[in-house]
Order: sequence, then structure tokens, then C-alpha cells
Amino acid sequence: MANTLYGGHAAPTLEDVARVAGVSRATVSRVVNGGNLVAAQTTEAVRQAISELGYHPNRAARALVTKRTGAVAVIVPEADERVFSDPFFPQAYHGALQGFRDSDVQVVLAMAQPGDNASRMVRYLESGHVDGAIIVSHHGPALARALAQTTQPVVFVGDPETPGVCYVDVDQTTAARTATEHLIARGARRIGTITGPMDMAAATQRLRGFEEAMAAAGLDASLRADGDFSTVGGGLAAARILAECPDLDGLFVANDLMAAGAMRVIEDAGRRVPGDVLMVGFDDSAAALQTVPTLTTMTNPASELARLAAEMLIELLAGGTPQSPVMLASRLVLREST
Amino acid sequence: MANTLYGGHAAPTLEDVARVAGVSRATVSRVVNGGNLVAAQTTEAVRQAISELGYHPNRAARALVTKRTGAVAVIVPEADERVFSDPFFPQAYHGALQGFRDSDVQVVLAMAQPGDNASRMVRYLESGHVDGAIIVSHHGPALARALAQTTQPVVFVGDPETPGVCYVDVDQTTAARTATEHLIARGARRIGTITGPMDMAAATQRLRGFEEAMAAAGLDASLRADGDFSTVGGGLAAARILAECPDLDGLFVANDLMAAGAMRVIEDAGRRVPGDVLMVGFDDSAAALQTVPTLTTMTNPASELARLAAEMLIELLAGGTPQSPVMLASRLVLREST
DNA sequence: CTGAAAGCGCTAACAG
DNA sequence: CTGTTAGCGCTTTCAG
Repeated sequence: MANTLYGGHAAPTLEDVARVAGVSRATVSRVVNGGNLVAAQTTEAVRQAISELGYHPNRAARALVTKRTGAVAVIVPEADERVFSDPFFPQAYHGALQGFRDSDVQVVLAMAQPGDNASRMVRYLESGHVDGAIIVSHHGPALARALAQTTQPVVFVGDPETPGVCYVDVDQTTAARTATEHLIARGARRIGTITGPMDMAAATQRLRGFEEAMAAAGLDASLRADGDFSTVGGGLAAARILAECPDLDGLFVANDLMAAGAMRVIEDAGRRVPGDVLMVGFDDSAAALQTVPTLTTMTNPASELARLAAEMLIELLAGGTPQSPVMLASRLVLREST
Repeated sequence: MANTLYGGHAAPTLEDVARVAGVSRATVSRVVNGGNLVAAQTTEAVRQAISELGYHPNRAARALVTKRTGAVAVIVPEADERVFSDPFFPQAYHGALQGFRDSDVQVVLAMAQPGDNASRMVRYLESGHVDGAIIVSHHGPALARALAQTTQPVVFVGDPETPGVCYVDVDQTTAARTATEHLIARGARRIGTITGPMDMAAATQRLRGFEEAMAAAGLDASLRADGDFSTVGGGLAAARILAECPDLDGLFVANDLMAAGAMRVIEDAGRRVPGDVLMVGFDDSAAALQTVPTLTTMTNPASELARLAAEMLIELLAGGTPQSPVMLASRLVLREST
């Protein structure tokens, strides 16, 4: 007799609602799950009972019978230090949360542990902990390939470079071109670029955009150093560029963190930003506001991207076939460095 | 006949394991749940069957009968921009993840939505989505009070200023004293402090440490401006301090973000760090490495704190009474600013 | 020490 | 349109 009417405050069940509404459990279940084949009057009575009792479906019971966990993962296959230092990831998580806001699914955030590999992620996905996942990564195609084998629905934020895998991304090439064109328009001519790791699509695509813009202006696009998306790496790359071209007057850096490091090295070398060297970064992260001078940069709408990814995953989960890829535009944000 | 032996690769159930091991479902269940009242021989046979089948208990089924969700929340009741800009939070999340690593509970991260209030958090906790929570916040006691009413086990990272609520924290006062003593030892005499919002325990305690150290050295501790833990707020506070005491020669700032803003304002005012003004921040965040000069700071071991909080929560969940509070020490990290 | 049996709260045929 | 009836996979008395 563990009944709500008599007992403490055990959560009300379908049974309770049914009794109060004077219908059967099945009927209540129908209205709870978007009941369309229920009489309007009945629906009304049930809704009434539900709000009266403060009924909320029991996830576990539902999961048991539907064989769905009601949870999805946001997987960030990145080493700790990057997840910590790059605001892109928390923003993306937040966007995903928004995307699932009214889907009543739990969103769990999974960060890679040091030493994790693709097979561990695949195992996680297959293990039945979650119904699907959003992978937020700028990494190369290896992981995406592995994950694509999975039977689980998966959506990438960032180009997975793997056919048939759903993803959302910003148009990196166009964005990089915009950034470079801005440098040119401001008068720079001896322009270099610091790229990300060349095994990441975001890095190669941004480089391509740079090259396109330079070519279109009839400028030499060969001044380049590869970085690793970290502040320190950006500084090292800048030093190499400076060594090669001491009278550099423009620099497109593939992310803000590297730009911050580069700016420091450039100023230490006695050249002023923006007086001597114009600089544009990428991501519009907090780092772009903390440099002196503040950094002109391209937006990278992490939150929006993840929200869209969430919507795609929802459609996938429902058995649909979302349009993919979905591409978002990046905007130039003018600051002191140009 | 939905039987694993014939069908596809549906996950094996207790039933399957029982059949293979030649025992009953109940027995298998016992060994899975730390079976101590099972014959060693039987246990062995069951384990064998389990690994042979690759059996993994079904969370939903278990949750349904135990009335436990097998999930806990890490709640960060902060506005978006802080969660995004302060590495303390992702680090804390990571620590919590580690703490639950081998407890097979899902850890979900809940960030506050704009406009969320305490009652929404309480409702979330009561709603049965999770079995308990770790609250990571530097905020005042209002939320903690509300959450303490909850029947759910809860552990705070940071002093909740509410009796009877479990928490872990660093010894803020001692840390601030250490920082201030360092400034004094380096020769500073006209020392000011920029505090956090005075409704946060971390802010008031750090101020107290500052005052203690100043008093012990016979120095005047009245030079102070209140900030908001943001970069911009730090700059504004620094401007006020500079206006009041133009020949300032030392500054203890209650977090690195504010210190970054303050450093900028100080240098813009024509005073050099560390030449004219020595500075110490707090948190040992990435921001402390991005300033020019780099910032001496106090560590704030977010990950470690959260890991300990997780352990406390596990004990709470098991019906135990963990020792509380657990206090961790903060370390001085020497950099260029002193 | 082990098995039988009941039931957690829900959904999904299947009949009406 | 609505009710009846089975379970989903697991834990947990209660008897052996």
C-alpha cells in the first residue's frame, strides 16, 4: 500500500494520476507522450490531475521499457589543459544544453582523460550509457572515422572530414579570407600567418582562406609558421616568422591564444602592434580582450554551433535525417590590434 | 523468447549470466553487488560467466528498483560569462569526474541559466534527476541555505557559511596572509588590496588575511577597493586605488582576472610592475601567465577540491557522515610581478 | 548459502 | 478513443 494518498511524499506515479483522473494508466501515458489519439476532454482531465499531483515521469522506468537512456553525451576529446584554457568548450557545452533544454534528456559532459584513445570513446558510446553524442573537437579525422563506425547517432561540431557523418561548422576558409582581407585593406603587405596543427581541419582550412586572400591581392602567401593553438606555441611561431621576415607588417593567427603569445614576442622584438604590425586572431575568446593592445579577431560561435548540433542529434534520435553539414558564418570583430 | 542465445547482440541480462553459470538470477545479483554471502566457488563461476558474456548491469533497471538514479550533478550557479572565463569551474568539474571515476555514477554538469534562482536549483535537486550534488560556488550563503533544506545529499566546494552543510575549501585567510606577507617581504609598504564581491566568503576571508598580515607588520590596511572578480572590475578598482594612493608600491588582488585588469590600468598610469608596484593575484589561473609581466599568484586547487568533494558525496550517499570541512592549503607561485 | 517470487513505473501491443 | 495485459532487467524479502 505504498500509496501517495496515505504515505509520505513518494513521487506520484502514472497509477496515481490515472486514479485521480478516473482513467487508465495507458491513457495517462498517452497524453504524457504527446497524446494525439486521446479525446480532448480526457486529455484535459489528465493534465489537470498531473499538475495537481505534480507528476513527473520516472526516467528509469521509462528507460527500462524504451531501451533508451534519455541521456546524451557532449564529448570533448581534448587534453585537460586545452579544455581548461579554451573557452570554446564550455561555450559549446552551454549551447548543447540549450539545444536539449526542452527535450528532457540529460546532457553529460565527457572530457578525455589523459591517455584515452578513440577506442575508449567508441566503447563508451556503445556501452549504453547514452543514446547519442555531440563531439566537440578540432581534431583530425581519425577519431571521427572510429566514431562513424558506431551504431550510435553522433553529430560533430567541426568538420570531421569523414563522409556521411553529420556536422556543423563555421566556414573557416571564408572567415580566414575575411580576416586576411582586413589586414590587406588596412595597408599591410608583408603578411604572415601562424597556423594551428596541420592535422586539424580548422587549421588547414584557415590557412587556405589566408592563401586565397593573399593570392587575390597578388601578395606572397609563403610566410608561415605552424603552431599548436597554445599561447606558448604562438610565441615560438612568431619568433620563427620574425626571423624570416623582420619587417613583417601584418599577421593572421589561427586562434587568439597563439595570437596573445605572438603579440608578446613581437613587442619584445621591438615592433609595435598595431603601429608596425597589424594582427588578427581567431575565436573571439576572452584572451582577445586581455592582450595589450586588444586583439581584432573572428567570431567562432561555439554556443550556436553546439545548439544546432543538438537539434541535429535530436532529429537523428527521432529517426530522421538532418541536413548536413550546417555552416555558420564568422564575423570580424574590430579591436585595437588593427 | 527474446533470448541472447538466439537473437542479435542485445545486451546480456542477469538471466543470461545465471543460465550460463548454472545459478539463479538472485545469486548473480548478489555477486555483482559485492556478494559476500555467496560461496567462493559459486562466485567464481558467476564471474566467469559475466566476463564471458560481457555482462554489464542495466542502469535503468537497477535505478527503477533501488530508487536511485545513479547520477549526481555538479552545479555551478554562476552566470555564463563567469563559467566561461574562469578556469576554476572546468577544473573543478574535472576533479569531480575523477572522484567518481570508479563509482559508475553519471556526473552531469549543471550551469545556471540567466535568471535562475535558488528555488530552481532546489527544484532540480528534488526532482529526482540526481541522487546528490556538488555545488561549486564562491557565492554567498543564500543559495547554500536553500539547498541545505533539501533532503538530497549535497557537498559544497567553497565555504557555504551555513552550519551543518558539508564542504571543502582552501584556507583563504591563510593564503591571503601568505600573499600579503610576500609583498611585505619583497619590500612593499604602501600596499592596497582589490577584493571580490563582499557577499562572497572567499572575498571576505581573503580580505581578512590581507588585514592580518598588514596588522602583523604594523602597516595600514585601509587601502582597498572592492571588485567583482572580473577583469574589467579589477581595472576600475585599480583606478580608484591609484587615485587614493598614487605612490602605491604593492597590491594584493583577490583573483587573477582582476589582477590582469588592474595591471593594465597601473601600467597605463605610468607605473611599472614590478619596478614600481609589486602585485600578487589569486587562483593560479591561465590569466596569470598571459599578463605582462606574468603574475605571482596563490594556487586554488579546484580539481583537488572537487575530487575531495566527490569523495565526501560518495560517503554521504552511502549513508555515512564525512568529516567536514576539509581544508586544503594554497601555495605561492612566484612570477615576474614580484 | 541459494532459489522463488514479487514488483519498481512505465510503454506498447492488442482488444474492445 | 480507451482499457487490459504483458513484460523491460533488476533487487529484495522470504523460504528453504
